[in-house]
Amino acid sequence: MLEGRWKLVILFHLFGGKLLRFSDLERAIPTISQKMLIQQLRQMETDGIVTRIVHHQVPPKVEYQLTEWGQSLCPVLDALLTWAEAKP
Amino acid sequence: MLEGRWKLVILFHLFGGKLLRFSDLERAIPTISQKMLIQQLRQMETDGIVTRIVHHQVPPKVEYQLTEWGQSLCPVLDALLTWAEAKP
DNA sequence: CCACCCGCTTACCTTCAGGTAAGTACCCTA
DNA sequence: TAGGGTACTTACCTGAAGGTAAGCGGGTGG
Repeated sequence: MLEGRWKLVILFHLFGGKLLRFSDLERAIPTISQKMLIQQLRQMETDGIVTRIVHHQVPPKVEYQLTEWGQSLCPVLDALLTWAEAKP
Repeated sequence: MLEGRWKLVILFHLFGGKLLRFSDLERAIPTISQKMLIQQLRQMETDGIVTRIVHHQVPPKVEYQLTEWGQSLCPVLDALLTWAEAKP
């Protein structure tokens, strides 16, 4: 569920309860393609990690946010980072 | 460092300070190919996660073991599992 | 003298994640 | 009427991850 080049990168941008638009994420991760960005976001949505909030406007506005469960990943990944930094 | 189909599977078999031979791992993970098994073990060795212990005998005997740092991954991955099981 | 054991190594092939580029729908503004 | 902003969607292509199968080295049991 967390595999692939992009999932963790996206997650890190959403941690802290941030509410980001599609274009915000595009700008925050300039090296990702639009295709990969939605693909990963959609997968994480069906996995219950993020929430999609659609505002019916023109031009369109869609925001993404971590679910509570998604947020609870934060300390775990933090522990992983700590582990990685402890490399002898 | 932990990506790919096999790294985590191998790790879980080595947790608990277990000392396993190449053939032990092969039997423990019947769906892995020999090629992938050494490839991943070697990578984890250069990453400092596992230790290779070669006994100069015939037939050859090589054992694998987690380094201390590798062992310290155990509680972290445990936390990940706990998170995954908490899926609503 | 042959076959076998174990831990690889090599060559070759298939599959799929991910990249690129272009297009769509919708309304708004100039 | 033309162009732009936003969030996608689609078609096509490439490289790398991983699978399969066969071979090697060298001592040992039959």
